[in-house]
Amino acid sequence: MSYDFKKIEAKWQKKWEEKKVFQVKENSKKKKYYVLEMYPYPSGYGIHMGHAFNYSIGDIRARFKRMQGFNVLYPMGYDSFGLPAENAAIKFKSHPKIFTDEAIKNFVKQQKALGLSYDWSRVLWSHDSEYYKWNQWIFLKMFEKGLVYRKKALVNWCQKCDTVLANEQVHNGKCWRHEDTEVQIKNLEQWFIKTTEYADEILKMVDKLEWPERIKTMQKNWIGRSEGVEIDFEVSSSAGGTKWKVFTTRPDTIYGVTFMVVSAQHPKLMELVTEREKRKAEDFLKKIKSVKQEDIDKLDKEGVFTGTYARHPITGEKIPVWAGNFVLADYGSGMVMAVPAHDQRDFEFAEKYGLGIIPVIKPLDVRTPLLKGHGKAITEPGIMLNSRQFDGMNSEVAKEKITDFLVNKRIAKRTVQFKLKDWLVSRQRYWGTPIPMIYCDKCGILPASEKDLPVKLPEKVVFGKGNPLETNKEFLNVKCPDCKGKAKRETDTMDTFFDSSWYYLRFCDSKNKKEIFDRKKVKYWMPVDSYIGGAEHATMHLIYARFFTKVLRDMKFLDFDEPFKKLFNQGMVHASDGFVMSKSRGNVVDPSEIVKQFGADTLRLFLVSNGSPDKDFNWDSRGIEGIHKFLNKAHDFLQKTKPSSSSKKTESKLNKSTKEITEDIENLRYNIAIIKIRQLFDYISEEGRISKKDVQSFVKLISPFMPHLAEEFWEKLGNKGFISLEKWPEADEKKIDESIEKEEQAIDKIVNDINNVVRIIKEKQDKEFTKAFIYVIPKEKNLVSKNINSIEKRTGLKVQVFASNDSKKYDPEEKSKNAKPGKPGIYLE
RNA sequence: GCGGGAAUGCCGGAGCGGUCAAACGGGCAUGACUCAAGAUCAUGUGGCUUAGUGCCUACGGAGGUUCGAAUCCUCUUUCCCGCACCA
Repeated sequence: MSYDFKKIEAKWQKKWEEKKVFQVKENSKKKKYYVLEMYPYPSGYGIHMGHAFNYSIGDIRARFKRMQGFNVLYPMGYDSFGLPAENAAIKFKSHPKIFTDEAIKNFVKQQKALGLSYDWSRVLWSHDSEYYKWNQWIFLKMFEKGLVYRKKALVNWCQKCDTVLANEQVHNGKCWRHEDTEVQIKNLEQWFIKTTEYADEILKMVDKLEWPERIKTMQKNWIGRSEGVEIDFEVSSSAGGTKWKVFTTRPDTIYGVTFMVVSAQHPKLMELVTEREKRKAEDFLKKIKSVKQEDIDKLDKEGVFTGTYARHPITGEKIPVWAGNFVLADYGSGMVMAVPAHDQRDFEFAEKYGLGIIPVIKPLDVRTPLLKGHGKAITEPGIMLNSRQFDGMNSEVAKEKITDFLVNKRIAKRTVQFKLKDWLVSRQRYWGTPIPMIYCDKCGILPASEKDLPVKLPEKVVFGKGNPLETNKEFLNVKCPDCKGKAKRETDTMDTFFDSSWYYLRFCDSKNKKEIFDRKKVKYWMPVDSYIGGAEHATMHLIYARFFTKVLRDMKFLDFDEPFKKLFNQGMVHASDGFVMSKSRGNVVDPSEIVKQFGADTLRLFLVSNGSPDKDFNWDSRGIEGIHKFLNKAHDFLQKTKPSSSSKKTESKLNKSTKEITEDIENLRYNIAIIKIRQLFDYISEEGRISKKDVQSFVKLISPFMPHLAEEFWEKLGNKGFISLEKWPEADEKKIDESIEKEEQAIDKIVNDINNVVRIIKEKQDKEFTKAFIYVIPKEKNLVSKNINSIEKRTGLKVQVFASNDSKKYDPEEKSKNAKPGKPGIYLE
């Protein structure tokens, strides 16, 4: 029989809500603590197990910190703009707003049923014009600062999303939301945000963050800083001579340049192609474009001669310019200087097309052949050759010398390149924040004026081909803010990552209608002390949010550098078959169903007791039953227990456990904390006798994990108020008595020994015993005698204890001779 | 290819220099209770051996450091996850 969790959980959820138990204010003497989970996209399917896991981890932390005396901000909101709602609306001929509002309602209901201790008064959703108004406001501020710009560029386009994508949203050449859809490269005019302006700082500060190492590494790789030199190459093209700034990290190999390669996707490629080579070049481009992205990776280096030549900046030699499929158009200038002797890619290309190879570095290891028959480029440092005045130098030294030489001749400059690109934020979709810009034929592109914010997303639009916003003329046509003439609004909306880049700030003051937030409130709450979410946001949300923080700081709205002090990535919850839970596999376990079946306390406890919360685990229906049994036992015991007094041993154990459990929870080792709670419970329920103070401490220890049951016990114990607001028990180190543990271990050993002998004799000789005689060294007699009852209970034998030197002892087989310190002699009959 | 992480008993999962044949849970086995099943409780659960002992084999594999290693180092295998021609 289960305890009545339905009644208990509903009761306390109602009380928490009615008494506004978890609402917080800034005017508190307590120290603040900000716990945050990455706000969810409110999917129409409701919360899934991963959400439940995420929120359980966060709620336990919030409750723990609250009881430890912190003023805890623990809010919830919804990342409610985005494509799925729009697509669903189109499919069902409805409206995204209807879908989204429904989904949020459902989410809130399910989250409340989990007993999460959010301050619901601060709830926000990004499709609220009171929220996205500030998106627009930030956009305008960034525009003012020159951090927002519009340009024509090669951009990623997903056919299924029917919009452009940010660089971060392209994975392996495919759309992050459509694994089967190749991203197309288009040359379009789009809105960008200058994230690169902060690339250096974002990179440098990574090391200071208390984040998982792998996330930090991912960010570093994503930003991808590399130091090098930009060298001017004169290129004669059909349009005349032009200069190309070519980036290299290996200026030491400059004398080894035998050709140049421009990206096959470069917009200016055709300008370089001469009339004679045009046909070949066009054939080549056609071929390249017909190859799928995934095959390009496996493809050989391929290229075609453009017909033009560059001049070597030092020797003045003619260097052929090729177009190649292995050069990125949007890194550096899209053209590289090729040094086949010392770069593997260039080497392969040169071999294929019979281009010259000039070695300019002799490897230090004399066994390495210079080039012939080596079959690959030599990339390690060595001694310079074929490099005029630099010959004989160590190549690492020559790198500097050659750079100086080029810089002095004013044909090169030291630069830093980043892999990180400016953030493409415009989207050709409806369900997002309208970009507050206006196009006037006379005045050009202008920002909407701040007082006109929010530029509201009109509800009346026609979904179909193209951007739905273009179908609402009232929205589309505006007066130019400058000349008051006819103008048109921007119909692109913002990438939803814009919304999630600053929502954690709004939580500090989510109802503010006058400004984005009260700076004092933000100063009080921020930064987030504990940010909990999945690892999938390593290079998207987590970079954008850090960027926003730095931008707002430089605009003097914030006075800190980093938004998230600590980051915790929870593991993934897989189905019991080990696969990801998915509708198509039919292995989904719905958290709300589990709550109905076993209660929220059971689900929460189960989710965090499986293993370390940062590790993946498989759903296990037997496991949840086991946890449920434990809760039943705890419930039964605490129902009938009548507080009396605690033994020294109980006090020692309780305080020791309190100390350890506190540390374990602090360090997010919830699984270990739960094991210790269970051991403590086993002890207490066996011992039976416990003081009111101690049983209360125990209930407090379990309360972050199973808050409903804990409240119920708290009330049963005659307390008014909420355990959720009680003070976390502090371990009294003076009461921890290690000798009690030792004594216990000694008795355990004796009991084990006796049981072992009984078992062996029973097997071998089929003899049964009723009595046990224990012979201890005189010093230990007291200790063992004290525990006779326990030994009798656990062995089922009548026990007598003698000192080994006792002359009157009963010892027919002289087993007392076996008595040693810690190992008494035993005789059974 | 580069980078990050992991490999422990029948299973999940702790431990991260000695107190380790390894916490805790699950499973399984035996016993108690029951007409019976379930639930519950007790005990056991690497091998051999023994009146409670001792020995051997074990923490992916191979070496090494150490008086001593699941724990530290090197190499290696397998798996997971990121990035992927970044010049």
